[in-house]
Amino acid sequence: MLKPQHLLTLRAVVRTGSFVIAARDLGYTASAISQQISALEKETGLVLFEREAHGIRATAAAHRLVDLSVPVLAAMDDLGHQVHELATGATGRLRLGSFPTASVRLVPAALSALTATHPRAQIRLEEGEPDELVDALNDGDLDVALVYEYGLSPRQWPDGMARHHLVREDLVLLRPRGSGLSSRLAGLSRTRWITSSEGTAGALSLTRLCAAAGVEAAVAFRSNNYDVVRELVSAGLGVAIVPGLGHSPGDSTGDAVEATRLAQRSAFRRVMALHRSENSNPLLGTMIRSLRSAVPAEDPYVHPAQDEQTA
Amino acid sequence: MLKPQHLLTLRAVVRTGSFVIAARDLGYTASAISQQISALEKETGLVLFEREAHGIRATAAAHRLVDLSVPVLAAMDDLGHQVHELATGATGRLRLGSFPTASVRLVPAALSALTATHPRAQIRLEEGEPDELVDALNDGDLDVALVYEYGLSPRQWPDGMARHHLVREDLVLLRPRGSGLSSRLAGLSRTRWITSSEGTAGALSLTRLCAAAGVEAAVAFRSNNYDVVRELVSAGLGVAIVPGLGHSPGDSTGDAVEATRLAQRSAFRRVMALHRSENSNPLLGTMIRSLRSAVPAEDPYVHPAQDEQTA
DNA sequence: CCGCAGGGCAAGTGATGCTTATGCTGCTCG
DNA sequence: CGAGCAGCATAAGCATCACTTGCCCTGCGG
Repeated sequence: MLKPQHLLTLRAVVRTGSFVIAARDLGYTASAISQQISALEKETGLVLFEREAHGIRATAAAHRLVDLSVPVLAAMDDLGHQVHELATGATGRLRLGSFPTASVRLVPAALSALTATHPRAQIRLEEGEPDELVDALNDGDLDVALVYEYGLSPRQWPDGMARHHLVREDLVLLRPRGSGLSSRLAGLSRTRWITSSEGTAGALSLTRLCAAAGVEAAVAFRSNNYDVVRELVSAGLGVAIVPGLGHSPGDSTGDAVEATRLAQRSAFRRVMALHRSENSNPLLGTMIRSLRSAVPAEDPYVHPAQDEQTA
Repeated sequence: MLKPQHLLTLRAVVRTGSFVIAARDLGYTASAISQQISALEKETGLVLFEREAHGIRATAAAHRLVDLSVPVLAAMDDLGHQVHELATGATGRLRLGSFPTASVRLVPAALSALTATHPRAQIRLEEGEPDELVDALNDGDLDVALVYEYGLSPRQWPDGMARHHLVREDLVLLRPRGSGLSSRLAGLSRTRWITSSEGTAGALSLTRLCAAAGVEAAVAFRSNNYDVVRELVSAGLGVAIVPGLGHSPGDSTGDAVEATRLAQRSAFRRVMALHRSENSNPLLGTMIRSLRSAVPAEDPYVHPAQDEQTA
């Protein structure tokens, strides 16, 4: 197998016309050059230089070989660059899964942060609920997934998954402004509730919260889209409990909705990035950092997580 | 510097999905594969395989790297083939110089022999007299030259030249058939002579031969083209002395010209191939062999040289 | 004629890269 | 459920490689 280094050396020698100069250029000793060229001659079966008393003369075969080497060396060089880009994540692909709220509240800012430093990275976004996303992770269909976990219905994540906590959100009670409804759960026994689909962790949390407060939540409307939920609340159709990212200051419904943080200790939701711990995609770290940087800092109901990581 | 062998190994591992199988395919031990892959991972900074309990799983980066390697490996392979062709002379260039008679009598057959075995070789033919050809050899403008030397005017060839004797030609006296002229030089004192240009070795040889025979050669016509000389003889315009290759049986003038071998010991001409002894063009040997094979075997005045070589 | 520049060659040495041997893990089959 | 085993990692040993140092040879040029 012809060694690329020998081709580089040959090129230098042919260009400079001297072993000594080529050696200086390449940081070798003249003897090393001599031996490399000898090896190359032996390996190719070509006589590359005519040795003369004072110096050498490149053979036609040497010039020919230099020319023939150009594509090889170019390809090698190109490969080197592309590998470096791959290794640093400058190029490369990452498949991100996210649940809807995060897609809206976190992902856009994260992606713009990421593309600022990795403009040629290819990010593919897939939306789904945590269960689906975890399956996709396990199947290797996703590199990283944004998932959540309610304090009141903690989840068990599969083995081999690394977790990166991003946000701890307070759960917030939303009431139509001026409705006169209580801000405490115990006083909301006769109210209509709006929550997410049956069986979701959000709906389950509502049930448990109300049960703990001694009331039963009468669910009138269900939607997994917190924008819809807020609109329903602002239209006076009921009250709701949403996590912090589901109701941020500056929301269009801000004026018509009254928000109150729930005081209960476990009234929170955590958002975390999940990925298989064996996954070594070089963009992983960058993506998680970008997601961290995308967490709103000024939101009273949203608390960026410390740089904790659990495997 | 990324080693091509590692890329080949990577490809084998990715294709087979196993270190063990790849090792068997490549004739290595599984451990060697493991170490090669480790080295490659270290060098590229990429994680190429996820190690699992039973086997490995190729990372996206591994597949990517295999794809990126394709041009490099293809270029290497191509280079290998081209180098082999260069080394065996299958391709490659050779510049041959020749004097006119040899161009006609030797070169065509030699070239057809050579192209039979080296169909893609590029041969360039340059015509000239020995002095010009030797200069061209020295300047590196020719790889090999066909030159001649008369027994009566031996030449001194420059240092550093390798000689390959090809032919020893008898010198032949040509008379018009039925002219009644003597076949011995001593009896040709009043005849008109036809010979080559003044100062050429051929003309000089004639002078010396005649001087030795005690006659003076009256030169009436000069031509360096033996075809022309023979035509002049056959037209009855004089007699001539030509080397064997200048008058072969089957020549169109055969019937009208009477040929007699000169008996003098030094009445011969030698044709030899000359090249700089440092010249390592792989086609050199082939060309000289081809020239040898091109020497007419049945010609009574032409004697193939033994495989002698003098440096 | 001697100094010197350029290259070849030999010996020494550290790095490389293979092998053999052993360890580790988790699957598979009795 | 446990033993065997398949597959890879790692350690140790060893041969080879490849570079350096040091010396030689050659031919030019003062």
